[in-house]
Amino acid sequence: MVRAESRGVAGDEIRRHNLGAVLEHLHMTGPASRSDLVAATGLNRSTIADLVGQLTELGLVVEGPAPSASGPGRPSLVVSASPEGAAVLAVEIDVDSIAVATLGLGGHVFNRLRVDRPRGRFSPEETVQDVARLAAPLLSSLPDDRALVGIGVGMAGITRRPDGFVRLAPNLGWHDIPLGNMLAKALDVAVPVRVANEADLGALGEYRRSPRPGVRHLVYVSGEVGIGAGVIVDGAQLLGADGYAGEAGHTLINPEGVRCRCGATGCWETEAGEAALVRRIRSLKGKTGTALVEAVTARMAAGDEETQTGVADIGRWLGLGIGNLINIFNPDVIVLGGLYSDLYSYLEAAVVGGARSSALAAPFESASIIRGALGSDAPLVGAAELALADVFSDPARIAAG
Amino acid sequence: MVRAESRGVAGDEIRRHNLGAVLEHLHMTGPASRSDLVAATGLNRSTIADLVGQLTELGLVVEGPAPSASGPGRPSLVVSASPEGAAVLAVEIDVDSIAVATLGLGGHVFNRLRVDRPRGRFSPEETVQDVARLAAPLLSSLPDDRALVGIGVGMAGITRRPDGFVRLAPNLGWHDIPLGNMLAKALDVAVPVRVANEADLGALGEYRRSPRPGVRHLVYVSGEVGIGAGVIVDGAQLLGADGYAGEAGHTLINPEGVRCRCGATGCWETEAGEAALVRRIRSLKGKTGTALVEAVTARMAAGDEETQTGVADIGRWLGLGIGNLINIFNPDVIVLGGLYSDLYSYLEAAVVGGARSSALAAPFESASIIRGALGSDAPLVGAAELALADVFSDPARIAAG
DNA sequence: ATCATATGTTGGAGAAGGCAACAAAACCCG
DNA sequence: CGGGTTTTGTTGCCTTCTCCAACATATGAT
Repeated sequence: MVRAESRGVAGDEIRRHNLGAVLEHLHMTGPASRSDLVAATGLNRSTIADLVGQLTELGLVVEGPAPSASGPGRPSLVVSASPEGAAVLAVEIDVDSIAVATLGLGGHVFNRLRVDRPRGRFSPEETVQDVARLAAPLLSSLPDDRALVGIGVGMAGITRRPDGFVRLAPNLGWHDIPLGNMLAKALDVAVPVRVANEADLGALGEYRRSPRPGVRHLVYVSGEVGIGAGVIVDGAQLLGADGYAGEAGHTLINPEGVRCRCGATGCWETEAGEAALVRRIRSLKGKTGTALVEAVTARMAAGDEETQTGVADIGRWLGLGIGNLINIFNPDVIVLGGLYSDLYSYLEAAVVGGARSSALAAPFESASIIRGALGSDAPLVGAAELALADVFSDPARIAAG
Repeated sequence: MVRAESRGVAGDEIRRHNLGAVLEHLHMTGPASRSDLVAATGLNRSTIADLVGQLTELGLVVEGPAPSASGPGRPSLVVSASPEGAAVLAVEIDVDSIAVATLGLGGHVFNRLRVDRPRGRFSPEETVQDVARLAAPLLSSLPDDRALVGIGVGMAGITRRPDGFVRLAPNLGWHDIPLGNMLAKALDVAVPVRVANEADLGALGEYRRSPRPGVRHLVYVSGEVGIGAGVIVDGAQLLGADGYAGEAGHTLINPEGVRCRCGATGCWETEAGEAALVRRIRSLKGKTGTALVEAVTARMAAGDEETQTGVADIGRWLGLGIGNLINIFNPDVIVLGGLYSDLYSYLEAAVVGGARSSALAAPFESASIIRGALGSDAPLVGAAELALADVFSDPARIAAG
């Protein structure tokens, strides 16, 4: 309600919108018959026929006969998003790994590659070269060169979306890097390069590519080096005035806590982040990332007591912070990703308990706390969605361009 | 970006939207020439003429000659929202007062009435009767009976918007009250009654009826009995899955803190709310609301030391929590209302200091922390906006109905 | 095989905004 | 004081998009 857009809308925008709505529906919920589309959009049969016709001409969808007839009446043609119609390159630049993937409409994954890197300081130039080397074979093996419509990049840091500028990536030691431009140059492509925060993309991925009917409000909480949060409010990403929204990892939760690398004291991530886990379980000292997860899993399986109490402790703090997010956002679902996804089975009880104790009853009951369905791929999938967004906002322009 | 609406849009919706956009623009930013409207909406001159013509016929706007010519060229007619075209009744049910007002398009206040009530337990029935008694003369003195298009009600509590149902109003001892229906019956009117949370309406009022160009993200923090927050994200209210969003007063900020009436320990409002102030300054014991504000003001003026440190302490906690909200929402502006508005001059330094210490530098710099421009009227103004929203979503239907 | 049912197809109608040409109302300047 | 310039209101026509109704088509049921 209460729109503050005073922008007017003309006739051609409505066509763009409807074209995009049909394509997006197919992309998000999978193949659908024309009748389904009529029901989902509320548009007329003739209009759907026209829209689907145009999308077919653009090569973005394909029509086929219904797989199996179900009831009386003429069977409706089934429309599917065509992965070859629009493909994107998704890139994830992480503290200890780099991943690239090519994906098409409908979520089809053409190819994927992830390489680990030691957790160190890589320069932006090195990193861009690495990405280019990894991505080159994936791009050249795309079914059709014309198909590439955009590049999405996720990274742990503060980014400016419009021009793909990295303001600050503390774990890589980067600041003020024109990453978008650098990547476009290194990859030698003319498509737009979108750069966004990793947790935001994790939220986007989990929201748009996991079938959770009725969910419109989602909070994604990811444990990496720190804690990142991405928020979907009524189906749209929460970005804030400058795209810095979602820095829940640096909210104060314990004034008696330890000093955070951000300079403050008692931030959520100092109590529930990776460092807190290592701090509490002395035998984990020095371990990070995958090695940390493996070590914890092994010690939990062995019934190590210090690990059990440490994990429960982290879980409780994590849950307390999640309760805060539940009070603030009243989401349908809280999705745990990254470290918390890997250790979910050990954390679950403590997290739910912590959330229950800090959240109010009403919003707590509306929110389910779950492990991410995409696992560690969520940010990569989200990066693809980010790049595909242009297609849905104007299918005709992209496919023609 | 990334819309998840798969709804189609037909031709008549675009007219509704444009009609509403023009009217809303006039309502929010005041009278504008036709040329201004062309620039603001991006629509064609002929279209604006047509739209303004229809709005004039509906009685929602009036056209007049330009007040004074400014440059060369034919002067453009000035269009203004007509307060008599659509009026609403705004109601605020507070812990220690009840307010009613009639307002028209453009924000014009026809009449206003506020009566204090002792802070006690009033039954819903009594309260509805009181509201009806207060509102009756205001309604009957409206310029035209047809003009009343809706009723907006704000109250401290958890409400369900669609049907004006009050789930829980702890400070009044209410739960599960069909307030919307009761008011409609008592007032004997056929217009819709919208009920919403007071802090949400404060945010709405401050956002929509204060000229702050460029602001699209606003957080309203109001100190009443507890702390309520209302959030505007990209121009729209943050409601969450069930309308419970914004319960920032019950986020955990100090695990070593005192027990909150919500059952948890260390909630923000236990550290920075009215009760915390009284707890810290013993001489204030028993005082609440206006009396409390007056007492604090008097003691501050007298240079009372306990009061000074107490107020600074509250201000710091308030600021720490505001820093959290800045990290989470990256808003353009944080607006303080209620108690915090009244005591703003004493709180400001501590609040800004606290916020700076808990917020990250980047979002902190984007956010200005200010006192509400509407003072204690913000929720009432917001209630009017809530009731008026129907007009903007379909001007023709309302004015015709 | 025929009927009922649901869907695709086609042509025309209606609504909305854009466009271009013209008329009108101001200012500017000699 | 009058013509030129500039900006805006007005009017009629055009394009685009969706909707509607009638008809054709493809399946299941009897």
